[in-house]
Amino acid sequence: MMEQLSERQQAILAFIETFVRENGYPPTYEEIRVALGISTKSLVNHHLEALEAAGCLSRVPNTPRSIRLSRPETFRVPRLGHIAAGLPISFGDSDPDDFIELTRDIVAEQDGLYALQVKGDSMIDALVNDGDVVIMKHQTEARNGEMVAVRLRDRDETTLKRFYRENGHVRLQPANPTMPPIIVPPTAVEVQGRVVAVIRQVN
Amino acid sequence: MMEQLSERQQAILAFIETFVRENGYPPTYEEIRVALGISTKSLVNHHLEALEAAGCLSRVPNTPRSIRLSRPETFRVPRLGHIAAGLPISFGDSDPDDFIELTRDIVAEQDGLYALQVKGDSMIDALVNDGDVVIMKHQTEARNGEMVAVRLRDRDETTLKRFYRENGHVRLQPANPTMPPIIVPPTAVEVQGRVVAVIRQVN
DNA sequence: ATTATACCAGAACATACGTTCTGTTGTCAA
DNA sequence: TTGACAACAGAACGTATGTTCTGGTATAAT
Repeated sequence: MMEQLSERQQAILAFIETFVRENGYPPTYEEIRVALGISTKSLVNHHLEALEAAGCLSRVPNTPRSIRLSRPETFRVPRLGHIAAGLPISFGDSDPDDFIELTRDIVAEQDGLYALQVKGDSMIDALVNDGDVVIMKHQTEARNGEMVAVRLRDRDETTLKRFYRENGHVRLQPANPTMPPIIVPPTAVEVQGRVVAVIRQVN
Repeated sequence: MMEQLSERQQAILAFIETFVRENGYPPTYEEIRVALGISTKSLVNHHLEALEAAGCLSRVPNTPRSIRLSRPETFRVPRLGHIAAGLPISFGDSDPDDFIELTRDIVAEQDGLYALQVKGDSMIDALVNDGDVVIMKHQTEARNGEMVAVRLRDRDETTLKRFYRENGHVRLQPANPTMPPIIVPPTAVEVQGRVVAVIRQVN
């Protein structure tokens, strides 16, 4: 079932990927055959069976050009709300139909992601400005060095910082290397999620 | 030729768009027919003809599922080099096969774009950090308020700033509102391109 | 009334394309 | 050798699907 892909099969996979990108629709078996110099369609079908069994693609029986790559070129993450200074992350005003479409060139993983709109200038020390979109992955724990959204309990304030747990306290390091870190006890911080990417549309 | 689209035709266009996104391949005429409650395929063909004439999509004759929307979901911009402090933009080390794939959710326009990798911390006042990717549009003139890459001739240095031409001089305003502007004579600056978006991949 | 145009309906046709069947070749292990 | 197995070759088949043809209906302009 989960066998290694042969060279031919990887070549087929690569061809399908570029074909879809260039044409907007998947190739036929014949087109795959010609492109790879395979002698006959039945052999193409044979390889596609293997690729389908390996979970690399899916097909619809008796349906022309129905090859679908399992790893899609783009995916959508929901805009769940906004993040601003002095406030916890707000999920209230989220429109369930409001998505932002991304490619793997922007973020590698694609599960458990959501987007937040930044309001105000309060994230300047994270090099994040008013209007920027932050792509987040939900998690409540942070590993050292991760860029996370943390809530500081005593100030009731949410910020984006790099997280370091070191001998008894937590150091929150601004992304801007010219700014000093914040040192707090572990009980004072609450991790809300990890920052995966920041997108700024100018003008 | 360039007529207004009827409601039916807009609905067909919208259906094709979501169908492609959900299935990875375009619909057949029959699938369009069923989805929109149209009585017959020939009518679908009729509408597709109109949409094709209007430039909204293209088809390949006698080819199943070959509808292609003219406005693609994703497009690629070349990585042309990098940008660093104290240096003009370097295009030298560009690999012609190195692209970054974007969606319209990231940048609206898609012509004349290129991407630059930022090296070093010198763009901090533009809220741009080491490793960030800047999406640029090539232009040598700037309108007021635009975020541009400018070369300061006397310092032989390239930076990202908002551009304002005001009574005899040029004001270059950092994106970071806590930083002061630079005031220089118009002859001292050379516009290299406009910043369209900034993308930061964290970790 | 006539013409034009957009939209609708149904059916027949030609073919692009996935599927399946039979057989060949090469390699590697027992 | 034998057997198993993966990759290859060619052809025939069924059908999904784009195409085309003939005709009908509504509205608006002439």
